[in-house]
Amino acid sequence: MVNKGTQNHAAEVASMQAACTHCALGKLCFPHAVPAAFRTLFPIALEKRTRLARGEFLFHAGDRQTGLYAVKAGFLKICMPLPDGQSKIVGFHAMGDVLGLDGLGSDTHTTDAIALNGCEVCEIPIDKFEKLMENPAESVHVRRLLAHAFARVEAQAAAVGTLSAKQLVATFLLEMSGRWEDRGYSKNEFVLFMSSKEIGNFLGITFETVSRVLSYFHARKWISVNGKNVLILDMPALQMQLALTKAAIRRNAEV
Amino acid sequence: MVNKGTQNHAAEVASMQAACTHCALGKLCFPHAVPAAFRTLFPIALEKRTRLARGEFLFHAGDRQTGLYAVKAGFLKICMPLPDGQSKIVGFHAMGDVLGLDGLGSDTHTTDAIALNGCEVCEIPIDKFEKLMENPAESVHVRRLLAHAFARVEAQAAAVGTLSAKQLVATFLLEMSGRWEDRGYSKNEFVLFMSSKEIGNFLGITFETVSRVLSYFHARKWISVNGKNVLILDMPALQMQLALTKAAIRRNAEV
DNA sequence: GCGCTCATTTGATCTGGGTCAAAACTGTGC
DNA sequence: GCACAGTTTTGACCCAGATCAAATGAGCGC
Repeated sequence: MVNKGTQNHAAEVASMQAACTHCALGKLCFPHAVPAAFRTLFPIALEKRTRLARGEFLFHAGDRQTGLYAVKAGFLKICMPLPDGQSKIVGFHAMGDVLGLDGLGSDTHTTDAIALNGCEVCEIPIDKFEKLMENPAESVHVRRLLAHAFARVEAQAAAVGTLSAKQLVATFLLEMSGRWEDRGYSKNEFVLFMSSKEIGNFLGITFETVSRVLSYFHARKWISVNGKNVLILDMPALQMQLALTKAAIRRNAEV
Repeated sequence: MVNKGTQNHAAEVASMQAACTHCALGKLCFPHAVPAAFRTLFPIALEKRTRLARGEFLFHAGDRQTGLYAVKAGFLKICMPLPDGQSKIVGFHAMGDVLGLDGLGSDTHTTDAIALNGCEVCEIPIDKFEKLMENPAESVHVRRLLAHAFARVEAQAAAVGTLSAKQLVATFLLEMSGRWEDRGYSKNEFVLFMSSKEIGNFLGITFETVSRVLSYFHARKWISVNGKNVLILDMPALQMQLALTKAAIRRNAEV
């Protein structure tokens, strides 16, 4: 049984490897945690592609997990439902990111994943994924991927509730800049693919405050905003904003 | 080589299983994610015990990861260093919790773990852990553990920066209550093993505000506070506090 | 182009919770 | 017991950012 499965799997990988080699994603697939080796997952993923229109759900919180997803093109937001029926955005994802890890704990998604624009997503069916995980080398990579996601969210949790509005927006811009850079684009000029409301929701501030802070940065010529296009003119100035922690925490930190 | 390793491992497990069977932790070990099966890790862990005094570090952010840890007794806080040299508490841990998962992504801890009182911790050396992970059944459990930790922190991140001070403190009390209940103690009467400063730091508010909110709850007879001893008198009233999300997010949610 | 809807900007005001200060309480060592 | 250091509570005041409102602009169907 294992033999048969493994052989089939090997054949699949072999037959699809080529497709991924030519994929525009190239080495961008899962770039953060696992540069190359993890890409063996990808041929499996290619087997099932999904296209989503703006506003469509890739999965809902509470859905049984049917797979893991890799973003091929477009942008998605991840939303956590709150007790009162509203929801909070806990992350944005773009090309090369892996989605659906939250479901691995309980086989059920704890968040919604919603397309911000037309996007294309590769799915790794969960049974294929689990079979792949029988290979220790692969499972190490997924473990790393999870641990990275964990560390990233932990850092995000530390930032929100610690930083002032200016610092939050500056952090956000720098984070976006870094992501574009990772993907081989300019770190100084990029498009914010989400609305001010969504940024505010994500950062825990109102969209008016987001707008005000952007205007403030603009007035100082640290950035230039034109619609959703952002041009970073003075990266160091933005980084400087992060130097001082909100006093509330500073005072509590003397523990 | 693998055979020898596996045999040794099997022998170790067998010889130490008894010790864990009689351990006071019993089925509390890793209770949330993986009730029983994960406990095979524990015999390994028993091999190395560490005792920490109040204020001692179990590990520092930046340390190379040498193992995973299970809390046997006592309480620890997990702190994330911030750019300005201060640090933010991102979690509290007690008996039965697993620590050090943050290091699995990059082999380096991203947080400090500091004892809040005298505590005892079992260590699973990383090489033993990795050997154990060659067993797919075990690696599934660790994957679940990680995914749970991820989902928990994601939920925490959503709460901070979304809720008002009263809601944050109410959430915190309910969370603590739930934890004690999980461990077989009363959910209505427990000891807060951390200071107000630490609670404030964790929730992103000042310790004065923590104190004021506790007084507010006390005045309404929802809780009774006596030093660090908390008695919950009206659980539903506290839960009611969570019904309405902070307006800032409510307004941004209409996306 | 025009009209519509929705997003963004900017201004004016309000308030939760941060800040500063002082008093009361707690624990610990001697 | 008393002295001392740390923690918690309470009060008075202030400010960053929320709220409310109104104007402007951008995108899109027709």
